[in-house]
Amino acid sequence: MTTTKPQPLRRERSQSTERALKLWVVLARAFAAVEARARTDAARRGLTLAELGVLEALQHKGPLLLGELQAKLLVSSGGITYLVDRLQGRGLVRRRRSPDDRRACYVELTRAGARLIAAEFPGHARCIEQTMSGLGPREQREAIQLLRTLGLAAAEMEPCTAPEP
Amino acid sequence: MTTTKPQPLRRERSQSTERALKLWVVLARAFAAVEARARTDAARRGLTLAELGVLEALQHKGPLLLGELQAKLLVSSGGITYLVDRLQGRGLVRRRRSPDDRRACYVELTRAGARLIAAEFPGHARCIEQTMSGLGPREQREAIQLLRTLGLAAAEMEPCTAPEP
DNA sequence: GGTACATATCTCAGTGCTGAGATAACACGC
DNA sequence: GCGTGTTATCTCAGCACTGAGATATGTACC
Repeated sequence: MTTTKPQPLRRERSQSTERALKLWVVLARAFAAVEARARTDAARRGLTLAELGVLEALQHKGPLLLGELQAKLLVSSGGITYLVDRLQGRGLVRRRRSPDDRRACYVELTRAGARLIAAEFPGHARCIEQTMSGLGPREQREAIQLLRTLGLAAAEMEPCTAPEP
Repeated sequence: MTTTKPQPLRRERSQSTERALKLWVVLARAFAAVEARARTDAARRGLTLAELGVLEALQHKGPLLLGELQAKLLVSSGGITYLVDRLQGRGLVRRRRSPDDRRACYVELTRAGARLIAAEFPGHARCIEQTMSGLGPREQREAIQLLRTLGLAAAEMEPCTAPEP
């Protein structure tokens, strides 16, 4: 049995609020630390993280609609246009109008893009692996499960209740 | 020199690499989902997340050096100057030159700033609490522990080893 | 005291992105 | 066909920063 002391009455924030705020802080810090290392590694390969994400998605899935890429990378509609424009400008991807829907547009790797991502992604993946090595395999699996649950729940919530009109 | 090693040549990525990449993806997605809700809530209160962070830090800790704020909020030196400039422009904080070190500069809440953060933070904290409610108390404690370990380990690592010439 | 380096903040050009709106194309019922 | 609404992409002004360098001040060692 755990010795539960009588709760102090003058708590400014409830225990559960403190816990949630703490989780938010460590989530943000962990993300920032991992992201910084990943970004540095991507930059050494001449890419931003988002660009690397586009190329990896196309390598892994084949041609994708702009909208599919957008959902996968969590950027805005303007953002995905901008990203693909830049990669296209460097000759790494090309657009191809969909034959079924003339609004839609597939993006696919050029030969140069395929060569680049094949050459660079394995090294980047090793960087990520090293970055995550602070947790053991079992802990990593636990973290994946917890973060997936948290992320899905948060993504499906309504925005926080607005102050009543 | 191209001798085929007795390695399973067709294994594209090791299990541990896959696990690390998966963790990176769910970390990024969880962060994005939580951050989006927090940002929306902060915006409804007329603040960015970084601004809210500055005010909360000053409320919690009292006057802080610009450099201390910078470390706490994980922004660049230019970023903290920009942030404090904007809050100062709105009359929510003020600068006060340190008496001991004429390079250094304390930032403190004005009365208006103190009033604003006291009025807005509790509601924001409730938003965070709701956002995290996809995990139960026990899961939240586990997540905090795992993310703290991961974040500290990643923050202390050297950048990923550059390709040797 | 002087020289060298370290530290705290500021400046500013540049960047990657957002988000609101525009445009064009599709889909459905009439 | 015609309206009404939805969807996919693009445009663009604007924003919240970054990061390299500048400036000013502090510290250490001769």
